[in-house]
Amino acid sequence: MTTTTETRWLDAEQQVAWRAYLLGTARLMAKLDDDLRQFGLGINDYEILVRLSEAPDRRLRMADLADRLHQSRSRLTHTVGRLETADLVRRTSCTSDKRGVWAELTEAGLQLLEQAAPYHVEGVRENLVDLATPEDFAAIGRVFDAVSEHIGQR
Amino acid sequence: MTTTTETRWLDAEQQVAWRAYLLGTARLMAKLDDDLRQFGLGINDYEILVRLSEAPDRRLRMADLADRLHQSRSRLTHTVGRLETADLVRRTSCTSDKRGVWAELTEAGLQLLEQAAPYHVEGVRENLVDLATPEDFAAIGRVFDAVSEHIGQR
DNA sequence: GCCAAGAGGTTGAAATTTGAACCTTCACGC
DNA sequence: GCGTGAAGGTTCAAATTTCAACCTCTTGGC
Repeated sequence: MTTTTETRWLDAEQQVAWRAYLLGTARLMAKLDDDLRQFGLGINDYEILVRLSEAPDRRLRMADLADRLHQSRSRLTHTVGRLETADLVRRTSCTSDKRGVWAELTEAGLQLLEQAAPYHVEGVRENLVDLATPEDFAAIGRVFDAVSEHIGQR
Repeated sequence: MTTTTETRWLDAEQQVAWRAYLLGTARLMAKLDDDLRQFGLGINDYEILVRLSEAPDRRLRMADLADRLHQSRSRLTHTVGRLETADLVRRTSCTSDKRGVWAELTEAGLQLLEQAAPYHVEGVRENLVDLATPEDFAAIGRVFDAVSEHIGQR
């Protein structure tokens, strides 16, 4: 007898649900991304602008932003670099912590966001929220909240 | 009065759920990806191998495979190219349709998959399935099934 | 049969992401 | 004060993904 524990495979239903999640998520993200393209943004750029717009003074430290989006600092540096070139975000060095850098939403960034937001939200509704019962959608919130919690940062 | 329709923003709860989904999915995928790295695979490679392993004769047409994973044909060509270099997959031209190409799981590919699968499934359980009640997990299946259905292929 | 439109795939270059190495600056213990 | 280890960011190169252009072969109409 081996000492390995028997694998707890997913049962048929779980398997189907897991696959549905994978495929559905892939299609959903691709769709939202496509829809945003008309504003010259990807969903990733969009989320960055949203986070900044909600922050005090419309700015956030790079590391903070990276954590909220679960991105590597490196990736964020590159992306913000592009957003800066497009004049949607501005970087300023943090006075209290000389290592730090603030990413701040520009006026142009805010305006573009305000243009794109209604359209994007409509997409989220049409392709996800409105397809679920309120209970089912709440379940998604609960589960992925637990997932985030369980996995923790980085 | 403008003619634009009032935007139906997400309410506070929906907003929270949507964010949880975004962050949770990001963390989950990153985690599963990391865990698979020890086998030299990413979750994307893994899914390809799984699909092939389940297909008759352990092979699938490239276009078919691309659709199931919701990937561009181009991306799949590149990825399969790498898997082929690693001798996990083999490509043969389809006799009935001369345009077509079969991607077929090699013996080595099957063995690697059989090694990785228990570990991967355990990760899916620990970081998702076991964190949800059966009802909540079923809800996820229902919703994303509807999402896939709604968005349709490509 | 012949042709046009389109499906199935690949290619190569450009864009994005990853990963490790590398600065600066902080925080702390001594 | 002085190191030392860690945090915050950036950089460069390698790996991956995207995008458009381009073949080959199939289909369907005439």
